[in-house]
Amino acid sequence: MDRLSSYLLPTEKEDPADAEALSHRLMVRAGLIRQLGAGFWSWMPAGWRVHNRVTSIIREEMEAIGGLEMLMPVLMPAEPWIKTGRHDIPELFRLKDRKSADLVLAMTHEEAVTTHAAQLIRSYRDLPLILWHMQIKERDEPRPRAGVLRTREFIMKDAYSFDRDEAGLAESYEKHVVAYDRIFDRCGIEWYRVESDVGMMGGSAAHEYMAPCAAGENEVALAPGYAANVEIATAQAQAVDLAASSTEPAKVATPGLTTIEQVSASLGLPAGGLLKAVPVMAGGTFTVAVVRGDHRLNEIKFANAMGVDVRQATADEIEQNLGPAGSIGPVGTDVPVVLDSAVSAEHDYVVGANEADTHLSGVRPGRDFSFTQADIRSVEAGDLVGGQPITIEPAIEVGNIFKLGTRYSEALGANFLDESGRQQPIVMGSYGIGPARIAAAAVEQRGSDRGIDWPASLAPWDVQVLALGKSDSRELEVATRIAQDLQDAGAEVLLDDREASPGEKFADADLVGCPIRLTVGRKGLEKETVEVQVQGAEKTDIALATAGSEVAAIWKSLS
RNA sequence: CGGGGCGUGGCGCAGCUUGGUAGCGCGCUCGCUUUGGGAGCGAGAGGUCCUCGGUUCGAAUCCGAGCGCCCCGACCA
Repeated sequence: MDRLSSYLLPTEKEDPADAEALSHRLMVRAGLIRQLGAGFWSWMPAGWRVHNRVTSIIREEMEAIGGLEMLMPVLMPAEPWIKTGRHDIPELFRLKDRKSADLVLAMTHEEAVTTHAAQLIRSYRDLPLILWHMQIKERDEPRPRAGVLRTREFIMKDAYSFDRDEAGLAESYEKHVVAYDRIFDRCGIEWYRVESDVGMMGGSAAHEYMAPCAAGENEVALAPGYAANVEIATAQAQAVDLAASSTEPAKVATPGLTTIEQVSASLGLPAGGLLKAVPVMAGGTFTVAVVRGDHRLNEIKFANAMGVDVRQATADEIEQNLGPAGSIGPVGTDVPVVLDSAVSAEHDYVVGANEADTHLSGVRPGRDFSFTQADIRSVEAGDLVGGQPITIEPAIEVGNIFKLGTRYSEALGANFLDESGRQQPIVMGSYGIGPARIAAAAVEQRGSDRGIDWPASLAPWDVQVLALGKSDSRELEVATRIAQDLQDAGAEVLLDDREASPGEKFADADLVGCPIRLTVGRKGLEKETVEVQVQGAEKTDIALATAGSEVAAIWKSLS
């Protein structure tokens, strides 16, 4: 049992001055976390209890799928990072020791675990294997934000699977799907498993676990039976009324009109009747990506579809290859054009003429310019998947699972001998979870201005017992006895035994947000009752004599 | 990296325009009263006004440089 009179729970009446996100404000106000610098956060005692509850759930489920817990260092030699080509990632903290040896602070542990695998795994008989640990990660983030949502140092559960082939990897991957589904369910947060980008470095499949909430940094596209990160989501575009057919393009004067909105308003056309030409450098080649005027280019989908790295072209590169920005287009140029799949080759569009203050109308893809077609746009809310409109929601990434393949095992020489004595690279997967983000997501999803409303499985304590009245009063004596009964029944209990006014105790209890609150006050004691408030339910009075066992029963029914 | 904002007791803020004794609320300490929704009265403690440099008789205030923090965007293996 924890007694508030001798605990450190630094609650605040007011929001921290610079906090915006709900979870940031509430976790500070409830005395759970404190900041040490940009992206550096300490967990105060009550907050650490929450973190520990999350990690306990993760540990149980990782053990349930046969994962072996270990611990690898944060500070490590740079060499394996050089070998895997990740030593130059801007987010990686690099440093030297007193002998000038190159070291790094690990931002994840593929390099470390694969180095061990290379030493220790010899035979197919050693496989499959799942190794994991709960360890600090260091990342030099360009912009830490929103309390513990994006920090430069954080604890991550990262697991790595080792298999002899793709079929084995598929099994290990599926085990993690099962474990992760259970972890996020048990943590009591709302979540989606979404398809996600595998990145330029390969890998055959990846999913992210996303917790929807206002402070989310990612966007997920959702429809019945469909969930994907907007980075890779694909859907059927909404129809648009298109211009009547023409025989050839015609110049249209558009003085001073450079945006899609201006041009479409001026011509009385829907934005979808225009084509937007986005100049990019694709694998070093100047290329024009063309999407409908009401759509946006998705650089990740473009890169995945074309199999090259992509970035926006600079003003100089545009000027050099096409003409003035603001009215660029695909007609009459020999620059390669990638046309989005939502653009019809059967209809006419308005495009920039590569000439100042001029557009072309009646332009038909194929007839008037040649192109490669691919799905390169970001989906929009209302687009269809399986005939159902999608919605787009912000979400926090709380976990991810990734089929790595042999990228790391090949780079670091992690091989095994198969039955025929042939050396093969180990097929790997990696699987991460951010416990701090789970806690923050729970606060985002269930918090209010008044305080946090923890899921029963994550609350810092199961029951908070408020002893109103003075410290030598019968209230405290009774409250202490009930708190002891509850603890004996297995509950984790916080007893507010401070010399403080009732209002202050209620306000702090609201902030901390335990699933059960028990109030022992004079009003109740006169009737030989105490007041119980279960999260989301009305207050009720229960008999003093049986309070301990009754509340214990309620507590058990919650978990 | 681009844009915007902010740095004054533990927390939230005013003061800066127009230079002249550093203030308010909360919190904290002590005493008395009070105890079912952040109590009342009284007495106190606590500040290199982010740092450095400049202007000035005199700088929280004006000027310059730097540092730190927040928000938006870009980025995020």
